[in-house]
Amino acid sequence: MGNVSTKAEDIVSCARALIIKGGYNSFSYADISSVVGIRKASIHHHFPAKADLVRTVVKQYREEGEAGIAALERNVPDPLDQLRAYVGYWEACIADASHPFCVCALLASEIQVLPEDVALEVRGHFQTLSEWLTSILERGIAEGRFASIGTARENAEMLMATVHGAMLSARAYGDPAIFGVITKPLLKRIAV
Amino acid sequence: MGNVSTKAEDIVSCARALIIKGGYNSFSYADISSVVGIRKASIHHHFPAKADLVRTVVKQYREEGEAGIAALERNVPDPLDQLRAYVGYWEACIADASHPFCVCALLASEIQVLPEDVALEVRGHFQTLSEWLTSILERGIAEGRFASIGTARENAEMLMATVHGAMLSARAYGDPAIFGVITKPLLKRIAV
DNA sequence: GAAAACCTACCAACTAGTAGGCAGTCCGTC
DNA sequence: GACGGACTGCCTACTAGTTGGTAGGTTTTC
Repeated sequence: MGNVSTKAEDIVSCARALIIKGGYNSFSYADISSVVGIRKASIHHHFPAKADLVRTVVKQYREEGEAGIAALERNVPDPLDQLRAYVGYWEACIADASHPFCVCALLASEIQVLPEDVALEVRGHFQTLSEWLTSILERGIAEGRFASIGTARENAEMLMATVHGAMLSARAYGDPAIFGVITKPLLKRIAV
Repeated sequence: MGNVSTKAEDIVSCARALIIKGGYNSFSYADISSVVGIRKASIHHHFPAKADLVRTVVKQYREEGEAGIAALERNVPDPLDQLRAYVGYWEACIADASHPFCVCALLASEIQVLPEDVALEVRGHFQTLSEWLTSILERGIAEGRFASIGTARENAEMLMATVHGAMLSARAYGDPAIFGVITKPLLKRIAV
């Protein structure tokens, strides 16, 4: 069939969910074992060390993210609509609690205690995302659709930081709605 | 003397540093033991369970924060200067790496795997901080010093989220300067 | 002399990780 | 078409080290 997930895929997606819940040090192979229905040692067969597993999770997460960006670039011509799509994606994820935090944002907070190769992937995600947002803002400014206070790069970093901070606030308050409260005015300020 | 720190104080400040480094699950009593120069069991004498220790860390952190807020309310009359002092405080902490992340912001990201009483303290910090920022913005708007796009509360939540996100970006990039890059334009937008 | 602070010596449970075996599958050779 | 090796996925059983936490004794301090 091809749509039946393999154990390795199950392990990765379970690990992703556990990372989103509480970060690198909050879960163990035993946790995955009981959820996926596989022995601990079998997880080691697929991912010899925990760092291997988490690196795989982050790599896959980045690939999916970049595929999402590419799709937006293809299907959504307007830069403001692209930003709305990006923010709206997270708003939906937080609202339905399916995936209520960015894997890399969570791992970034723990970056000082992460295996080095995982940390590099996390940093890479921040760079990729910031570059994409910068390119949107540059285009929006060039087209006269966005306010041009400050450089595109500065605004992109601010936008990304605010979205991450809004995720954090939603989590701290235990209230998904706060994400929208923070991000809606944000987009309004960017558009002319 | 009174200025010689007690072991209990040492334990709390060591735990605080370790939490800032990587969160609740990234450190153990053994880590504190080796840094402070006390046996593991003696830490349990002062703080029977890890949750007690971390709750103490967060409570103390909040008290210090509220003392800082009170001092600003006393000594800094201008609302924009108060915001500058708040943001500037964190900029300095991040630049000299002495204290490069908000304890409660870090714990908030792990809130789903935190003991409940610790989680409540963390949430309390977000509320306190948000209320203070809201009051500053209300005053600034009333005095005609701040732009009044959106409510004070919305802007306060956005400001807090952006500061937290900026901490995260500084950490992810491994570059303290990014905090200033993000927060400087932020304050400029708030002032008329 | 009592209380607080600190110690040694434990514990059970859990951590990531390893060794080695077994069933099924793919694939080339006879 | 049968056979055998190589490989894959998963297993049981184990390891050494770490986790948070406890029991009970000794030292220090007021």
